[in-house]
Amino acid sequence: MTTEYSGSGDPKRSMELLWGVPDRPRRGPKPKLTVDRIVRAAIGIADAEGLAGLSMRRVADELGVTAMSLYTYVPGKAELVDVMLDTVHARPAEADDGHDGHGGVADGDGDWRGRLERLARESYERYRRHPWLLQVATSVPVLGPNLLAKYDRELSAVDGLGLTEVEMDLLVSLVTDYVHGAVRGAVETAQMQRRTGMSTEQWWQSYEPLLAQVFDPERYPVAARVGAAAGEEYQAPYDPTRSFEFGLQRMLDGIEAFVRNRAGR
Amino acid sequence: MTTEYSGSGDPKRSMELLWGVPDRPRRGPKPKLTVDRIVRAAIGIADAEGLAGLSMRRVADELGVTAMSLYTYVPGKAELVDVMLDTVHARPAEADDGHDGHGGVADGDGDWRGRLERLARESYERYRRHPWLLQVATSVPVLGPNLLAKYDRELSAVDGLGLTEVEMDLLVSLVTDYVHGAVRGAVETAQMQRRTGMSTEQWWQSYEPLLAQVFDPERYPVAARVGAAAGEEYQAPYDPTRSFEFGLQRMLDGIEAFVRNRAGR
DNA sequence: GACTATAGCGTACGCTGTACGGAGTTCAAG
DNA sequence: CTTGAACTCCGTACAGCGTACGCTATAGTC
Repeated sequence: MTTEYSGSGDPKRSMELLWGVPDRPRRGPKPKLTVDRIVRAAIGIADAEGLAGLSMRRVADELGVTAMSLYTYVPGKAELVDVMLDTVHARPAEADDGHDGHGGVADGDGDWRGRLERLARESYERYRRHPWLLQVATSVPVLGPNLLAKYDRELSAVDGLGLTEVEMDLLVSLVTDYVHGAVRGAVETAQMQRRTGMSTEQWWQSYEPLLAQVFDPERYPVAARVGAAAGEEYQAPYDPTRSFEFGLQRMLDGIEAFVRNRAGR
Repeated sequence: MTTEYSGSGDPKRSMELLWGVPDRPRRGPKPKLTVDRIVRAAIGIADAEGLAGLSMRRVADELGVTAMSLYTYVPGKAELVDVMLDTVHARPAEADDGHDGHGGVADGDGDWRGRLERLARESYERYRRHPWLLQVATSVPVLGPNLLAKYDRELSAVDGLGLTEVEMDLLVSLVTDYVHGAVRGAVETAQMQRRTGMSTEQWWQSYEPLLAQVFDPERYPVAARVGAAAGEEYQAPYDPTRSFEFGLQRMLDGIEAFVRNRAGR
């Protein structure tokens, strides 16, 4: 039951953590841990149990130390979340041989629409893998290396189309904003299943009698009609990815109209 | 520092709370409070201090009772948040004389595009007024009267265009998803100002030396270019509403292409 | 007037993040 | 080789959280 705010820590210390201090002091006993191990353990816990399950004691347990030991490496929980945030935005590509694990498709390949699509899907997948990302309220931008790299990739996708820099930034914001909003539906249904152990249909069926007692079809005519139609249509389990893909195409259509219009001038 | 999940409580009890039980038992001492007063106090606190500042003890203080007294009216904090969620989605219109405070414009007026625009702006404004809405993770849909009414209004805006019910639902999801995503930027900058007491430019200026030490323009070529351009362009304080309006128009353009295409068949 | 359902609250438990101070370990300087 | 400083790790403690439990006072019913 916890939302975390990004960027609540000391900016200087956060930047050192995010970018890695070059030299570590040599005095004293050898550190048992590293910031990286702590961050990975924390991400694992958050992936499995959500942000609510993430506590300093829990992370420490995982690593075989006490909670207070973590404070040697990390100023506090807020900064830890900042680093977690940047870490999950690293691309698998950067760790190995240059292939990017996307079937050999490089960022620059294809037209701008294909590039934006690929980035949107990539982002969507990341949210699905790390649902706690939705709970991290970015009260301040986290300027880590991976997040900056992501921003750069996104801007590159719409570069060279004759747009101004401000327009490029606006388009990128549009895509990332949409993905963030759309992924909520997908994560919501997934979490409902995990939390309640029921499928979407089962859940609706258990709610139906409660809703029927209070729901007045005359007060919500259109909702009643659409709800009924949805109940018949979605015989197969509701697929939130379908909603995401539909909206993505509509949004790209809108962007396409804009780009064509600007190029024509 | 707290995220709340919606729908974590007992469904039956939550529904009773949301829709109001018709008869209250008459035995025992007269209740000092009502659910409504508790919810309003809680909303006030969350508006002013964020979800992090919202605690049962804090709400109780506000109302001159102890924390445990609240549990006579509300099963727990999760259900309280559910009711808060539904409550802020009530329209001012329903409380008074039938005018809706939007300059006499009724929901049905105008074309579908105008209707969707109006609903999107309305939603945007609500998020700005109640930023904690962004922190409430809807792990389960809250089926309160006001949220259902909102859904009905949104569906009505795209009704009668020759779309299937499923398509209508997809379009509505697209708009609400976008608004949710887009409003994050706006709330983010507003909260940064409130939390740090700095304007956006001041904040960036204080961060610049830190960033300059680690930022390699060759590694992030496009981001460097756009960042520089943004720094020059946005002499006036960065206006997130501009980003929202830009994206809204692009999205509506995309929807328009879809609607025209479907109508043509 | 007796009975009983209810409102309100005092206390307590387990959880959270983390401030503080001390113990043990390792390196650099004398 | 000894000493002192720097460093890691941890035990304890505190304030705050949601809320379970049980008691008391109140108000309506019989």
